Amino acid sequence: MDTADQPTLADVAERAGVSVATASRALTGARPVSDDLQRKVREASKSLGYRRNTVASSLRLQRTETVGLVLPRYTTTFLSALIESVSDGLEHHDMSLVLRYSEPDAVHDRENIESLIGRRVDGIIICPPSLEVSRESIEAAGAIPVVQVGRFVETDRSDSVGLDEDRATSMLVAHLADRGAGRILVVGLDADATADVRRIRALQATGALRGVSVSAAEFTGAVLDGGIRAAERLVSEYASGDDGWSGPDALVCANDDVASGVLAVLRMRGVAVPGTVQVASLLDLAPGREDHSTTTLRHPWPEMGREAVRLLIDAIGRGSDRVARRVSLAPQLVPGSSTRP
Amino acid sequence: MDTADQPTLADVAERAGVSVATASRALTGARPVSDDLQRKVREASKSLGYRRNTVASSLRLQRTETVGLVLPRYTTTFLSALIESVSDGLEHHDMSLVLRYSEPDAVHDRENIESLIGRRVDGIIICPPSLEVSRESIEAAGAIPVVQVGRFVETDRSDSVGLDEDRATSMLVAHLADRGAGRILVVGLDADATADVRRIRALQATGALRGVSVSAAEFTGAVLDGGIRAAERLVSEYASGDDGWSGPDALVCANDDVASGVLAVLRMRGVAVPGTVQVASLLDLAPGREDHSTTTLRHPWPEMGREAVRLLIDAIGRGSDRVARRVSLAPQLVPGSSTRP
DNA sequence: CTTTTGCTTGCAATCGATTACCAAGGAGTC
DNA sequence: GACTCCTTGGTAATCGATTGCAAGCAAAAG
Repeated sequence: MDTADQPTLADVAERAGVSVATASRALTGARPVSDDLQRKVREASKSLGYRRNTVASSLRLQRTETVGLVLPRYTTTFLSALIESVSDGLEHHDMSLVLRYSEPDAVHDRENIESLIGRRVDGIIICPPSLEVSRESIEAAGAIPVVQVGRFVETDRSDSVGLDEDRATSMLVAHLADRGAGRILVVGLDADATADVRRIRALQATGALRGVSVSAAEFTGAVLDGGIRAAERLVSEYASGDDGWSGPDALVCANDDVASGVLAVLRMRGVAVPGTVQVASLLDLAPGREDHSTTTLRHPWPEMGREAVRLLIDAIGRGSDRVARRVSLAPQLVPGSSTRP
Repeated sequence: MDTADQPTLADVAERAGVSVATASRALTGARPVSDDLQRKVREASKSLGYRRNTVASSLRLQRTETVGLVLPRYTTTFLSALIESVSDGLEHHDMSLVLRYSEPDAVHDRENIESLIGRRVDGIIICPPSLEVSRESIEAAGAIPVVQVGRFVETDRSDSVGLDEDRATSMLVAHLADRGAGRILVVGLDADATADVRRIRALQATGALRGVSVSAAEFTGAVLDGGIRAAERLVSEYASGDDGWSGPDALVCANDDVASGVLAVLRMRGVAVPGTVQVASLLDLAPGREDHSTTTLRHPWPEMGREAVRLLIDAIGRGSDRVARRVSLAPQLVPGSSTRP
């Protein structure tokens, strides 16, 4: 039984013939210790295979060197890039990552935060599962710094890292306009959802500057099937006889899945892409897969993770006198064969 | 300052007019407390917004309700399914997940384990980054239960969950044989790597039962380019003039990437798939994307995660008197358009 | 030679929750 | 009525590391 337990600092101290205080100081370097004892303690520590008990240390120091990361469960694919970069960033600061998935319901979301607070994490990075639900969860964190990533809930307590939406939309519109597009139709954005409305407005604003008209198709869902349905309607409405096309000359899809559906239908129905219609996507769902069949915007998840960690570490160090900061990062445009070269 | 700190059990006890012992008992239910005091303590707790300090509790109980998950960094795509299912399983037991990525080098791997031990996690789930490196890391865990998942390092200390390789290979060979394949060529497996040799052997063994010959192509790498190179060689060797084909009538690729490369080349060179040659993959790299262009084996990552948690929780409860257990799960065959219907 | 300064080292308190142990009071038994 | 048994509450020790305070000792200053 005795051998199974991890050795404690007291064991090390006894073996080295010093007090626990000295042993602690020798190992942490909190205060100087004579070379002789320093060496003895180190040797004792090594020979016993001593490992500092982080739990006890955390209790005393009121600091756990742990950060909670709360992510929504859906769209897991591209969040793994975020997890990795956050993990890397934290490792760089000798901190650990406690991961938790959230559902878009208030109770579960709140429980996640409560549990992390109970663990006394030093900070929290959260991608709010829903724009309505998370505000009070975030505020419940109280003195614990919170950084939101990917999405925003308005709060004056927390920093946030997100996509530069304006830049994203303008990059895409410019890309299409440069390639001759004059009428853009948006597919897969919901004109009844706040965030989507903002995106549509941004697309229109940029379009106006370039003399491009931008309108939104009726919302049929931001998934593959939605793209298929939307494209079917387009074809039946605008394709006249053979090769005639009186519809928009560019389609901006909410994401790659929608774009895939759209592309499949257009090709099947003989509408030339990118000859007659160009297609692009606002969100790369599968970064890492070098596909290039669709021109798309790659969200800077790794950079967002790094930035979130930077903000959080900074906020932890700074204490409570802080102003909410907001960092926006530009996406990367990945040209594909669905727009002209 | 005082309001910023979390309230402690002592605060609750004072407010309720009882001792901390009673407050603790009322909240944990460790021992019965009279209804009157029970109510008072609960009210005090709620009105103060008390949250048990898990750090202090862990120190006293010698149990952190935390599990470490160590994953290799590469091939992130399909590990996210594992992370999710492990997370779910643990949440079900009110345990937290500490995530850590490993590199295939011994020092880093060891540090990960040491750090988790320092945090006094109750158990560890690990996907060994390399078959050579991780053994002593795992053994360093000592009394802390370890479950390996996805890959195995021989140890008598740890349970493991993995793919039922024999079943996997036989499912695939049977699928091809049922569809008329008589000569199977394996692409993307390395005849110099132990694990791959075992797979090739298993394929051959199953083939023998069905009267199918199985041989392995020279190793050109288990990536897209490797598939391309392998297919180019095949075509130049076996395609005679137009439509003649004297090569194998089925290709088993190490994974979807290899298969994609193979398919691209075969189609470009006019070899009919699945008419002349059928193609299948041993490993679905992007589960969740419903592609169906390639017949593939989907590894049961969610189930593996669940099983790993089950084994670990069991091992934690059981203490040290345990025998290494090994659970093998069958993959799921997902038919695609690269083999005959 | 004495006093002061400076550096090490040890003692004991501390972080917050849990629990072994003790004491008091009530119920039940002979 | 005296005794035991059971329930409930409090006191204080405990988990393991860190650190304020003070003591001890040597070198430097007077």
